[in-house]
Amino acid sequence: MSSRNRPGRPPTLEAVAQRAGVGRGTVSRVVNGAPGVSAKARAAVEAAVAELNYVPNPAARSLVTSRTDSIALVIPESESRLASEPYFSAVIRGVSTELAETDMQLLLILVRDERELRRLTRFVGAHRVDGVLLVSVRQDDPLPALLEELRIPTVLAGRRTPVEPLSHVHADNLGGAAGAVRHLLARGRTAIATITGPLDMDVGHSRLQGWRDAHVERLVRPDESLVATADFTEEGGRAAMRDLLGRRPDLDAVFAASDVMAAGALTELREHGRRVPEDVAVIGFDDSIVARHTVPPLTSVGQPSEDIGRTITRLLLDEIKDPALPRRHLTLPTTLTCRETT
Amino acid sequence: MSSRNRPGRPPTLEAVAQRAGVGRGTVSRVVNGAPGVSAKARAAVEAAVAELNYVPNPAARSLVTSRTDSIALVIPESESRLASEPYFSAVIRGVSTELAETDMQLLLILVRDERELRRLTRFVGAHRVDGVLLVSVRQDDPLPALLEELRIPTVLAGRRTPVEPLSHVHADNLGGAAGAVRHLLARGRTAIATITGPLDMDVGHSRLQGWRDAHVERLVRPDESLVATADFTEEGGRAAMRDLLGRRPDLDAVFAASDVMAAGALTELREHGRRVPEDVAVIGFDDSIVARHTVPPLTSVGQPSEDIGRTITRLLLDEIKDPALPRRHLTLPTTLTCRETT
DNA sequence: CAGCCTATTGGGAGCGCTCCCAGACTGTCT
DNA sequence: AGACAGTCTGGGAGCGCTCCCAATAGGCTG
Repeated sequence: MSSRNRPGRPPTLEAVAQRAGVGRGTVSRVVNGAPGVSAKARAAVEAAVAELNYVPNPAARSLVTSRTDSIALVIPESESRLASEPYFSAVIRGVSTELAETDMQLLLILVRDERELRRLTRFVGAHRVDGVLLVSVRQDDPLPALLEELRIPTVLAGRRTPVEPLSHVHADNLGGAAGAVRHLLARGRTAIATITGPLDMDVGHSRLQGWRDAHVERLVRPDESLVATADFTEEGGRAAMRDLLGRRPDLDAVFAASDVMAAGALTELREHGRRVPEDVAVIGFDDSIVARHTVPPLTSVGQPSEDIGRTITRLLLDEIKDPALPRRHLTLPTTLTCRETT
Repeated sequence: MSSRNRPGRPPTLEAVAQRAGVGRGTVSRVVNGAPGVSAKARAAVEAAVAELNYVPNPAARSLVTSRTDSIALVIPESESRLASEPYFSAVIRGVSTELAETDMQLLLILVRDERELRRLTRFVGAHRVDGVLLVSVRQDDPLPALLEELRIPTVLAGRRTPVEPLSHVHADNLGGAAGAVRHLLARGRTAIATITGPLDMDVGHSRLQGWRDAHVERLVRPDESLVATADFTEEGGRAAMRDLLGRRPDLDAVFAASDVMAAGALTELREHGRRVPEDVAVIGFDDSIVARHTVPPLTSVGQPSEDIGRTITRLLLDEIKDPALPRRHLTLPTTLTCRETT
């Protein structure tokens, strides 16, 4: 009578125990794969679970374990980017793939303004996730510090500065950029301009540094009049190109820190009557779908975005399992894909 | 002594009650904005909440209310698409925007294979979400039926067939396609081919139907030799174009059911020496970033993807609030953006 | 001033689970 | 045979919250 099959409500641990003729403890042990259960008891429980179609109530479990079995992927981005950046989609795919191996769930949180930031703070403060993945952080982003303070495991995709203390995974932006510029240099280009991303982001900064390094290797002093800063948008890339063309009409190559900006640059070059690649060679960064569709198709530095997603997830799961783990920093290689703009 | 400030653990309702000198019930009422609390008590509680930095434990709440305050966005897609389709990103943005108004959270679930489907089933069976948003369903998708059986509020973005019983929101695919074809007809094109999406998806089917309807309006019998089916990928679009060109070398226009396929078609046309738009006019669908970057820039039918995301969210929240609500079906308008391929 | 109603309040019960400990039951060793 | 170590087992306690009801405090009426 006490634990009758309650109509309309899912079966509980208790019900399974009763059905299997064992105690709650035993059922719990079986369900959680804990050791110390006889084969007979295990079989009985498994049968009862199957018959009743029992699924543990996560809220009840969470209440006592204070785990949530979910992590958050936080994307702090101004409106525009998630739309255009295949990078985020790829990272999401990677995270999801890795998570599919576990029984953790993924919460997606877009933080676009002050209000959404407060919402996130509350959310994390309420311990609704076991860990946080932070994608695309800026130098002055308040989030990492906040998360550290809340002592919640956090892994970044990308880093704030070259000396990022938090665990993070990032593409070899510096090496990738340097490789692109070397490639241009090797093809005899001499006035190689660069369109950078925002310099308050490490990606922006590092890719510019790669451009510099490749020059320095050749004992050429990088000429800052060949540098224009933009914001990873197409329009920004276009404006930067216009700017560069005005300043340095003699330029014969451009390395853009993203495909989208490169696409903008391409448009501008065309309007100025410069032929690509004859007059000006162009290289982008990301090797995204955009690169394949420009005319001519864009040579681009690819980063292993999906792999970044997978890797940050793995690091985070490790840190959740053992918060005392030392922070880890991984750099993933980039690859240059030559198409027709060089 | 009984409820001392427990070091390292977040404050509980009980602690707040003690601090404010009221009972648990009162604190609960204040925190949940329930009526029937005196101004004085409310103020005392609010002060205590602020002092202790109290945040309710969602697991405990969920255990008793059996609500989770979160919804799932399920994207059943084969590997390739999430990468290339800005559509999904836009929908996600819309959902997120709408959710930001509430204190609901968004779970993102990618279902790419049988295993992930089982995982989702378990997950929904465990009542880990209050509702499900289902994007891009195929006719034979087992998910909608499953969700209906589990009696969990569900809203679809897109529909399975024109007589979809579940609540859903979709773009006016038929009207948009018909509009595109009319536009082509109006410009004097006479042999208008179409590259369709998979015909087991309503989007594929409806856009083809629009192509047919526009012909029928003009009392022209749609000629099926002008129809080629592809799979929304670039390569597929390209192959379909090749096919069409072989079958109907006289074609003078192509309506493709997605920008990505149109991009593939464009490449193929170029390789066959057809000039666009002089020899062959081309229209795509989605009006995505790809459309702006093809050469020449692609005329395309835009769908309000972000708005779709917002709308499905609103419908779902309503249905969660009142599951007895009748199912609703909304069609959102498309817009034709003319660029240089027509 | 008694009597009755309403607005507010406190706190018991219970949501479904894990944790843990005491007890039962084996088998082995002396 | 008795003691002991190990293996399994059941179930009490408690996680932090909401729900609800009985109790209290005012306020109003006659």
